[in-house]
This record gives sequence, C-alpha cells and structure tokens, in this order.
Amino acid sequence: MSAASCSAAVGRPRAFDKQTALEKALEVFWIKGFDGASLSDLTSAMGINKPSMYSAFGNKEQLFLQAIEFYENRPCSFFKPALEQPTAYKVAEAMLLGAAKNMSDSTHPQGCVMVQGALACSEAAAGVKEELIKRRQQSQEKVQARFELAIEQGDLPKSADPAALARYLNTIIQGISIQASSGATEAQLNEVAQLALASFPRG
Amino acid sequence: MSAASCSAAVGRPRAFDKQTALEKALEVFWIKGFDGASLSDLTSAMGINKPSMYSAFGNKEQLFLQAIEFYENRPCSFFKPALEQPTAYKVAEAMLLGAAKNMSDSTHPQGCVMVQGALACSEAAAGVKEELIKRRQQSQEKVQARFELAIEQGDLPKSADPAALARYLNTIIQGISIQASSGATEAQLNEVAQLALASFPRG
DNA sequence: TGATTTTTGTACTAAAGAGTAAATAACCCT
DNA sequence: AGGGTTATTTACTCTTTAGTACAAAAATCA
Repeated sequence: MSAASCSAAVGRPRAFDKQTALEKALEVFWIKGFDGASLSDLTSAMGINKPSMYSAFGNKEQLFLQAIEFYENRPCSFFKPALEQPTAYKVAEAMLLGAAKNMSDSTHPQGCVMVQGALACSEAAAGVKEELIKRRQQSQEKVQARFELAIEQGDLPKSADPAALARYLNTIIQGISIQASSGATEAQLNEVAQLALASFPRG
Repeated sequence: MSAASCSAAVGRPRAFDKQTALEKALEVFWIKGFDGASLSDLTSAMGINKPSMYSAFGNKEQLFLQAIEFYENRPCSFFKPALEQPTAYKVAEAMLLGAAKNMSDSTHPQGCVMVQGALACSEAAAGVKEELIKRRQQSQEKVQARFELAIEQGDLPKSADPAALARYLNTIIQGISIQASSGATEAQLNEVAQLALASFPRG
C-alpha cells in the first residue's frame, strides 16, 4: 500500500511542476557545471525559492543527481536507440552521428552534461564527479556488451576487441562533446564522425 | 634601458620561487578547475600567503592564465615535438601516443588542463574559458597547417582535408583527456590511439 | 467550521569566497 | 648607519555561498 504513486495530495499543493523545474536545473548544470552553478542560479532558473528546492529535491547534490538521471533517460537521448541498431557498424554510426547532431544542437546547451557537469572540480563536487565517471563507464560497458553480441552474430570479426572498440567509440564521443561545447558545428562534427568510422571494422 | 631582464633586486627579496609557486598553482587548477580552486587551495599549495600571490601574479584569473602559459610551453609537452615529425602520419602518431602517455602519467594530474581547466563554468570563469577555447583552436590550426604542408610535400594525398583531419586528431586527443581524467591507463589509451590511427591516411 | 498537513516567502545563519590595508621585515644604495 | 623600496604577515573587508527557521497560505479531512 505505498502511497508514492497516489497523487491525492494532502496539505498545500506544490505550486510548480517538479519535472519542469528539474529540466531548468539540468540546463544550468549543463552550462555551468556543478561547481559553477550557484543555488541562486538554479532557483532563479527553476522559478522557485530555495526552501521549495530543498523540500522537493533534497540539496544541491541530489538535485544534480536527479537532473542527470533525467538527462540520460530523456526521449531525445541518442544513446539507447543507437544500441539497438542491427550491426556493430551501424551502432557506431548511429552513436557518432547522433553525438554530432545532438551535442551541437542549439535548442539546448552544447556538449554533454555527463562530461562537463563535473570534470575537474572542488571537493564539494567529488561525489557527483565519481557518479559521472561511473555512469560513463557503464555506458562504455553497454557498448562493449553490444559489440560482444555482434561478434557472436558475426557482424564483427572474431579478431575484434570489443572492449577496445567500445573505449574508442566512447573516447570519440567525449571528444565530440568538448568540440561541441567549444562551438563546433554539426557539419564539422559529422566530418569527425566519418573519419572515425573509417577505422571501424565491418562484418 | 628596460630593467625587466635585470635581476638586480632593490627592496626585500621574494622569499619564494615564483616559477615553483606557479607550478603548484597549475597543479591545483589542473585537478580542481578554475571554479573549483579556491584561493586558499592555491596559496596553501603554493606555500605563500594571499598578498604574496596578488603581488606576484595579479589575481586568480591572471594566475590561471600564467599557469596555462607555462603548461603549454613546459619541456614535457608532447605537442610541439610531435608537429616536427617528418610525415603527417608520424605527426598524428606522435600526438596520439604522446597524449596517451602524458595524460595518464601519474607524476602529475591526469587529463589536460587546457580541456578541464574551465569547460562548463561560472560567469567568473568566462574569461579563462574563452582563452582555453582560443588556445585549443590555435593548436588545431597549427596541426592543420602542418597537414597542408604534408600535402605539398606529398606525404598526404591531395584529396585529404587538412582541416577535417586536424579536427579529428584534436577531437580524439580531447577524448583521451576525458578518459585519462576518468582513470584510464596508458595501455588502454594506446589501444584507442592505434584504432584512431587506422583511419589516418598515409602518403 | 476547525484541525491537519504541506508548501511558500521572507529572513536569517554560519562559513567561505576573492581581494586589500597597514604595519613590519629584509634587502640595496649612498 | 640611514633612506628607499619591496615582500611578508596579520587582520580585515564585503560579497556570496549552501542551507534553514518560522510564520503565513492553501489545500484535504473530519
């Protein structure tokens, strides 16, 4: 009988939409990083006061963690669909072209918040930095598992090294993130993606 | 009659070595980024008090700029020697293997301070972020110029696109920086470098 | 209507941030 | 030795930081 999913609210109802506020917070963290985003930056973007933020999300660190959780699962993410492509080559292609398009997209901040949210940072951000590293690692492992499957299925040669290929792909995507956050265009990033694909083994 | 180069000091002599202090400051910025490095972090690593820092370096931003100026010109930099390799392929190889070795080297912080010093940051860091972007762009242009020379010299095909190749190389190096700062080993990064080299055109 | 519960706005706290004033200390030059 | 100059130390400024106390407001429940 958990009441979690029940929206029958007792007490004064929340005056803001939690999801919308979270998306606004994500945008601030994306642009400024964990250290660079102050609570004033966050709450003013979210359109709420500090006590509302603390009561809804916990604290700055938990707000960040919830923001990146949403980021990884949001509909426009290119990562998960790419994994479902039928061959390893097509997975790599979808990832790289998806990264090129998505990270340079000007409808949201450029680059990848999983990379730039907390890279070199203060001790206060050590926890979120570790979480980002863990999640990037997990992404890489998913790609590796997909490539291992591809070897079984015969669309990657048996001689291929799935771990190395996954790291290679991740490295280029992370490089594309830096390029995008420095102002590179989708066209420029597509050229990079094409060059990177040239050394990707095909079935 | 500029007295700049003259070391004949009048007044009380500085009690610390400016260069050593600058290297300590670089290390702090490298690990924590501009936003994450506080003046206390910096001055305690430098072994001096704040007024000594301000009188020797100006302010936090100028300290950062002087630190990255040293970083780019320090003897163990792999970038400039790589540019002097005799062919474009060898330039790319020296860059990638140099990046893999250098950025994972545990005698200093991992990754590249030109990337992680100020990526997503506060407004206070906007100036240093722009400076880092500018310098990364300049590095890329130097590589591009080197590849244009290689086409002239015949060790890159006339059909090669020097700008795209330079961006490709830079992207991978920046990706390697992220990987290194997340704990990747030199061996792992070498594998990435080898895969990246596979799609690099040879004369 | 009144009791209960939760959110909201304002105002606050304590700590840390960058940067500075001013007195003292250590050197050179005469 | 004494004057000029620069560095160092201590103690301070003012602002911003993350986080919170508390009273008023807005809903449900009885």
